[in-house]
Amino acid sequence: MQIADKYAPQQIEQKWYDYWLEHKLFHSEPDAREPYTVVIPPPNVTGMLHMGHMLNNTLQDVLVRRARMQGKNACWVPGMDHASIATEAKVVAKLKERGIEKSSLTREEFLRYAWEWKEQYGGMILKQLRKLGASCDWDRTCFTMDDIRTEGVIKVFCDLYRKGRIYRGVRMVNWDPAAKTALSDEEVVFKESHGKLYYLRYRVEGTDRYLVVATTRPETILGDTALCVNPEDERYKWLAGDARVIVPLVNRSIPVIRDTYVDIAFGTGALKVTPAHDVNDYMLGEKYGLEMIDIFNDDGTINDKVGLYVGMDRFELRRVIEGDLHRAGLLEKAEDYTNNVGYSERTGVAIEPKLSMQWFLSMKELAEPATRAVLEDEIRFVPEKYRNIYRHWMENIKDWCISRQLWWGQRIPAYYLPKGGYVVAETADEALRLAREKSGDATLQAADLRQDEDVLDTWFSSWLWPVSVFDGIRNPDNAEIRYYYPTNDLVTAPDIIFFWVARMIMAGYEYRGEKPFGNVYFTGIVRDKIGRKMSKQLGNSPDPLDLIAQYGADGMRVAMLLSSSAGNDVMFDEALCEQGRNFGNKIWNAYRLVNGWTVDENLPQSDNDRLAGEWFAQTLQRAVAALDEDFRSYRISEAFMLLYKLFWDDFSGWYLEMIKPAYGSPVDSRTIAEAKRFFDALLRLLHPFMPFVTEEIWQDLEPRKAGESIMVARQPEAQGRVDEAMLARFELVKEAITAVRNIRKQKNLPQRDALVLRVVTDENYPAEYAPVLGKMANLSAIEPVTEKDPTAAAFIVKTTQYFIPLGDRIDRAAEAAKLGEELTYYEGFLASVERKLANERFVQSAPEAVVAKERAKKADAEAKIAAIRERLEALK
RNA sequence: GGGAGCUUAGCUCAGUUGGUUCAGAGCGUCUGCCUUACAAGCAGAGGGUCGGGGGUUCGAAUCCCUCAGCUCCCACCA
Repeated sequence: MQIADKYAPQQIEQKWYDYWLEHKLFHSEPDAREPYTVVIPPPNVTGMLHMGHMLNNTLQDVLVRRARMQGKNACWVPGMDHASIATEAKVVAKLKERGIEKSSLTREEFLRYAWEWKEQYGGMILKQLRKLGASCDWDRTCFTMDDIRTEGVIKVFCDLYRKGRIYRGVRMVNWDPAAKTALSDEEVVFKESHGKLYYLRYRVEGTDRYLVVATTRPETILGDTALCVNPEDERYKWLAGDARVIVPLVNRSIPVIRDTYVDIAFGTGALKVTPAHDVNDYMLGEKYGLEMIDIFNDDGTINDKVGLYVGMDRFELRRVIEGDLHRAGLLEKAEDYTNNVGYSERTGVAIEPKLSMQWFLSMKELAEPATRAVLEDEIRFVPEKYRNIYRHWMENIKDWCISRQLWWGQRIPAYYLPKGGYVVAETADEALRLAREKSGDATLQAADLRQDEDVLDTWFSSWLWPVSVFDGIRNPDNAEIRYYYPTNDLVTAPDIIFFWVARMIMAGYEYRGEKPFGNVYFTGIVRDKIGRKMSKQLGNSPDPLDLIAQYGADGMRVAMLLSSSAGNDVMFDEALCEQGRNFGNKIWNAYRLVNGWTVDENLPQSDNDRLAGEWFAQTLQRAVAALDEDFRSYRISEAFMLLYKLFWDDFSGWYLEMIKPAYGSPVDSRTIAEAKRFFDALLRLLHPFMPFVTEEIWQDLEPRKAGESIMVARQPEAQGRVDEAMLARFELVKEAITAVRNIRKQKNLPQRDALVLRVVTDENYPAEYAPVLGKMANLSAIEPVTEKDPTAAAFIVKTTQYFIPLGDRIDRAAEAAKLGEELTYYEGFLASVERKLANERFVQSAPEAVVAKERAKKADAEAKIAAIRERLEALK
């Protein structure tokens, strides 16, 4: 194979993805190796790929590919979430387009359409993930509503019911009038909204006096069943103990109750009580045995309980009733008011607190081991700040409303008996058996039982994900769950910490007696470059597939990796993709360079090339060690940056430039072999981040057998001690080279003209690297001297003085001025060091090593000052 | 109303247990270069009194207090 001249990611990426699939390199089966498991946060089956997925899945793929290359049996399980509300809404909308109303369909008919739709359009997102290079084991693709997962969910429901954790009851729940279902507390988002505070007049029965009540929701007067004032409120002392008032417009007589719950300072100090439509009012209602009048239909319109405004929408009614109240002289005033209103996370409509019969899961006991796991670092959160958030939620956990009034989802396995009561069973047969037992009626038939109409919250299936993807609920002892569980890392966004992460931890302990994952890496949110959230409305959300088409998947991945430390939001800028693509191009061209050299087998290795190799070998070692450390602490962004600089600066900028033969000249076999070894190591290090370009080049680097892949090559490992002294010594050469280049630039000396360099050699002159210095600075000669040359351009590295004779082209005054500045700086520095060393308290209390360091600094500064002085002297 | 976190170069961010050769990186900016691997590049350079103030310490970007600004989480104030 011959590599192309131009780096064109579009031309290589699909090829290698197909190759990996063809050779089943993503597939995992339990074996003797150590497992490394990741379960994907299952995207909604209706979802389309967005930038958040890019970030999330890039990070997962980096972790998975690296683990695989460390010899672990890496298994990344993909899947989809059935996303009950979102999907049902989508299917309903699609049917509507075809002129079909959901209400005209039976449950079975609707579900048939829904599955049809799911098969046809669902899971686009997983196909799109392949473009990113995600190394998921696609053979294991799961769906939260497939047979295995559904059976598991039902089994868990029954189990929790039997344990007494699941109960059914009438409670105040968050009602979504658009989706016409109850929601859990987590699915409600509070937003500040601007409305009005209405002051309503309630006439006190048998008098002409009025009580004025402030409310934001005048339409709920239809459901008022009491008025409440604080017993301490002086303003209402005149009211008789059994006073009653007349609800405006409705003309219902309701009692005035007294409770300290009412805040005297708010509004008028009088509160209208609508027990069926407000959480607090509900509590008052229960306490005082008030009537509860539910005034709304499921869709938020007014029902016929009161006989007024029947069929009108709640917001429409608010407008209408304001006018009616005004006309009736019952609206004292209305003022602008800002308060928090809960909205449905899914449909975006205002939540209606509503009393209804629902199923709940009691959480207290489940939360206990799960809380401990995180606090005791059995499960590690990255970044750590989420531990607090998690703890706070867990310690104040409320029961989970798990029933939804939808069809798309797992139907609640409760069966109602004809004469009341119900049984919970995994199957209809079992339900019948239990029902007969319970009722004592052996003639009961399956058809006599009516299964609960509701389905379970989607999260009631996703919370089992790390267990259920390995069939660990149905078959808790199977070989796969025993091998792959617990999983290792979970990469997810922090906004589902309660929805999902916390609940998975609870389910993990409940059903495996063990944590579901060891580490949770929380990503940030992908924003645009000026910090706005990406949204369809703003149109600031690029299509990831377009970006991949333009910059390549590798470029896209790099964009996600740059400047995205854990928990920090990513300020996405297309320029980052460009930077990623450019880096791919850099790697590509570096390879073309090395690959283009002709080799002379008889040529011995030069000192220069040997030294270059020794230096880079150490540089590489140091990088590998640092990389390991970065991964240990999940600093993935920094890990990548480290490699970026290693490849671009150290390898391409220094090493390749050092060993690069003169144009047309061959390279010796030893050097080329070394260079290719380095290249190979670099590719392996980079592969988890940029899988495609690394595979393309790696395949070309050496002859490969069919099925061979860098994907399963070993990740370079840190070994032995890094020769820091040598690396430090080499820095002196680099500084000298840079200094020469600087002088060239200042004096306008072209790079191609060789220069003579004179050195007053001392212990800081890296004589052993003279060949490197000569080549990189393009020197015709390096001459050791003892005389300072006042007419030469000069520079000092540490304490070593270097000269470049230029005739008399230097500006002595300017040189002297610059040196004078330097001198002042070092003298000041020396003074501060000396002051410190003269301070007895410092010498006594600082650690020995710190004091020694200060002494070394003093010596260095003194030497440097001496060198500068000498140079200044010479200039005169 | 509670709680958590943040504020370091023009931008995005690193700075581990306090030790001035730690004030850093990438990008951007400026100045030279089309030097046959790469202009998607090369070589150089400039840029911050680490949000303000106070304190502890021999020593503070790092610890404490305080003020200001921003972000997030939680919460039933009509």
